[in-house]
Amino acid sequence: MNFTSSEENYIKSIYHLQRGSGTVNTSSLAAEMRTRPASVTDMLKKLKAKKLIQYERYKGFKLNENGKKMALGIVRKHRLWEYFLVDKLRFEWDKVHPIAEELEHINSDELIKRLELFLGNPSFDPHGDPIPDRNGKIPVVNQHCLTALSLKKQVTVSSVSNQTGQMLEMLRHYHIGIGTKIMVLRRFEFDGSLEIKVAKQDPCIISGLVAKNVFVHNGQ
Amino acid sequence: MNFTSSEENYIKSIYHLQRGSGTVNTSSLAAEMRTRPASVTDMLKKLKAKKLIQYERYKGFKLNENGKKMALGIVRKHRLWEYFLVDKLRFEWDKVHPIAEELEHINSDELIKRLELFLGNPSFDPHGDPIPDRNGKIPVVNQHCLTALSLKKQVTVSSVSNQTGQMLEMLRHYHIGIGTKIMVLRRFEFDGSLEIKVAKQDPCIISGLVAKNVFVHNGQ
DNA sequence: AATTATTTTTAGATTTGTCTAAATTTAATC
DNA sequence: GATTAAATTTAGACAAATCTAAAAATAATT
Repeated sequence: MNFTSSEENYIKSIYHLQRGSGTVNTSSLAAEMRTRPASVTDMLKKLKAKKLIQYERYKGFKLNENGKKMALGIVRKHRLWEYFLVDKLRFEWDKVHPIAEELEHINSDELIKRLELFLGNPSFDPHGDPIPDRNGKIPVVNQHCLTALSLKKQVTVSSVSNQTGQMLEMLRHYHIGIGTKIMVLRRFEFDGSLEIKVAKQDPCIISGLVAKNVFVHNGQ
Repeated sequence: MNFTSSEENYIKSIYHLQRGSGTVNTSSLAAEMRTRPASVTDMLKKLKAKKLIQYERYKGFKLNENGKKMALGIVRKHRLWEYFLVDKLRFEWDKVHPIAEELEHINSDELIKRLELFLGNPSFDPHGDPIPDRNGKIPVVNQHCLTALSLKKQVTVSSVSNQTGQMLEMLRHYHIGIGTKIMVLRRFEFDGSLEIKVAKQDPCIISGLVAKNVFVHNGQ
């Protein structure tokens, strides 16, 4: 079957929202999509008719197997394109999201197959997010959030969520990227901010919100 | 200003049609776009309102300076993507057109700037068509059609028009590509077909229609 | 439990791009 | 030059994706 970019965007957003809560409600999807609840309801009917979601009115909704498969396909394309933009075209990591948002809707299996090969079958995108394989399988990683990390332990940044340009730009400013070695020196309980050491630089302080979006693993 | 993919496709088609005849009429554009004359008329009004074409009802139409500039931008994107698909992703030249048709609508100047640099600033796409530069300037080439060529003169294939997969696939089958050295041995006047020698292969015969779409230059 | 507040859905409208069928204009032919 | 043929445009309709405003269902609060 054939899907519109709009349908694909809805499916992708439902996918990301249900990772947290299992099931999704109309208003949070409307917020995520920057649209109105009424528009969401309209689309939910279409997605149900196309057998992509489980949905009963007033009861919330979630992707079914079809929908999940489709979502993983879109996420896969998005992350492969992001990798291309950073690794081949030398974009900064905080600039690629909106472009990949367009590229992910290009419809050609052969294209993605060849792109993946050309990129050398990467497992993670430039923000450290795992790239699903052809079958929708996602590499698992053992990583922790910066907020829940013991002090003075050297770790390596493995991924950064919340891909709204500004935060990534700020991290770039601090010279924090995927693979950067950091260490939490102190935790300010009153607002959740952290004093951290980044590689060999002088210590700096990042806000609790930023800390919440940075993930790390041990070693290397 | 911002344009839809549909508007861009119309502009591109008008551009290609008016290369021949200077001005374009409704029915030929409808045929090119595989749509109805009435739909074309609807769109012409929009394109006129957006100041992209010169148009008076019943009198034909053509791109104005704005429209030409826009068309060249789209053609530029299309050909750069085709080059990418063939040169980097190793697609066959007869498979890239429909994919580039989608990619050409991705909207990011920075993307195209970086793509061009990444590709090494190519001047011609995989079918030998010239790639307009940032300013819409097109490299000129001195080339002739196979139909108007003296016999037994070695020439080099420089471009192939009519980019509908089938003909390109056929040429690939004959091992004819851009840069291939060929020689016209005999011309069959009754149907315009040609006996040609391709590189070091045995002579073969191509139809008049194919000959009409193959262009060559001397030397090398 | 009744009332209020919130969430969700429906009803009806709008925009974009398309269509068919009919009307109009231009071109061709007798 | 009148008539026929062809091309083009208008009128009115439809599907997709959105919107606002009102109605309906669910949740929260006295």
